Amino acid sequence: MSIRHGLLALLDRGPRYGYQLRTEFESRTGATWPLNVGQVYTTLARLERDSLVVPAGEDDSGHALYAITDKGRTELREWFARPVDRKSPPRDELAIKLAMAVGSPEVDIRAVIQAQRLHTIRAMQDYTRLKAQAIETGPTTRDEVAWLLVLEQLIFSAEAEARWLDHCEARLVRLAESIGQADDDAPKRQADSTDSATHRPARR
Amino acid sequence: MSIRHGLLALLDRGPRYGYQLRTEFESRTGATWPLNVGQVYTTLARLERDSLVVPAGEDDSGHALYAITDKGRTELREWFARPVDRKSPPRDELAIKLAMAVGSPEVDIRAVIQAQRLHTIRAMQDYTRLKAQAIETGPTTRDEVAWLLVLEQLIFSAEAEARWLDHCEARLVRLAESIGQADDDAPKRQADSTDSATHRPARR
DNA sequence: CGACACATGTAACACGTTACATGATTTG
DNA sequence: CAAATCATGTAACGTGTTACATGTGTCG
Repeated sequence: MSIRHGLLALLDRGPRYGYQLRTEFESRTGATWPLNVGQVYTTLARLERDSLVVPAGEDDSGHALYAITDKGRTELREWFARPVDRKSPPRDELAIKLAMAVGSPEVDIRAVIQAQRLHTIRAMQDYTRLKAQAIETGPTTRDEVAWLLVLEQLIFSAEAEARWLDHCEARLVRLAESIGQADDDAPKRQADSTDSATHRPARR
Repeated sequence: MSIRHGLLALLDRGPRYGYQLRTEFESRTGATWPLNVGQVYTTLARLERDSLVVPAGEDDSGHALYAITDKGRTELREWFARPVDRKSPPRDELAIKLAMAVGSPEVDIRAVIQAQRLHTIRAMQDYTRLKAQAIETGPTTRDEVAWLLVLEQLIFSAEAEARWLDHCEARLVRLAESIGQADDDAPKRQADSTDSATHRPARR
């Protein structure tokens, strides 16, 4: 629902045409999240289907304009007012990967962590470099400020991820002996159950 | 691609049937990401379509088993080896929302930040409470360790988000006067261009 | 002239997700 | 017996994403 609302927000500033929306979207978020042009048109079609936007004639240059509707403005206001749900967050692939790795003794989990950490830190450095550039010029336009914030979000996230990975490694080392050798093959995996019994299918 | 690979990882430990997979998936990730049962079956169908799993007869109790194939194992190994891409991260809804809010003067961006922060912090507290419980019992099984790691990932992320929100607020306050009054309506938004000219559609 | 940016779309697919149908088995 | 859990699926929809088709205008 990001593109949808993003486009809606752009249209709230006045009628726009497809190609223009892509351009503005990208200049708001920096080139961080390139937006395929085709997607603008499909998204616009869906927004129109839901009566959040309507075709609004043409530009001086013949561009097909779209305008936000009242319903669209309402939806947009609600979107801004409604916090992004972090209580049922989207499944994070990395978290799932590590959770699965923990449960699979044959996987070298430290290698997984190490590879990810290298990647994450490199990404963080790239973002930091971009941020330095962005600050150097001094963010003056709204677009530049917006991009700076996005960049910083990426940096904060990457940093948190790196720290989490360190934490995982430390925790796994600490717990290595308390697990480790037990429960190595499939059939007997459901033998011991303490509180997670409710999560497990009965064996009959 | 999280569920797909998650199920594959579970199947790597031996043949499983659908319902069982959901149960095991959930006990690995804690109840953090409830998995609709139907989704297991659709995902299994797609995995079978791609020859990553095959039907493997029945259980003693008549459950329809699936087994991972060599191709599936290869795919799984590659998945573990390949870091999750953080250089072209999935569009983060919150980042987009703030980027759009910055560009829309009529939006009360501080209210948006404040609402989000409350939500995020509350989520963080919930997770922290769960973590305390998890640690209290002492994580012994692999499942419990996995869940603990997932929980901590959520906590780390939420914390980073909260800090980023604070940072945004501070930055916006600092930049308030240097922007603020300029560039308030749509038509003239494209007048001043420094480096972001390349991002903007030409006006003709 | 040829390459490239501008500009508008359509078709097709992937994954995630929910709702529904259906029945067996267990348990209070 | 009724409700809940176990168990297997199907149908349908939503968003995100890519590939393709097509044409205009511009610039070196």
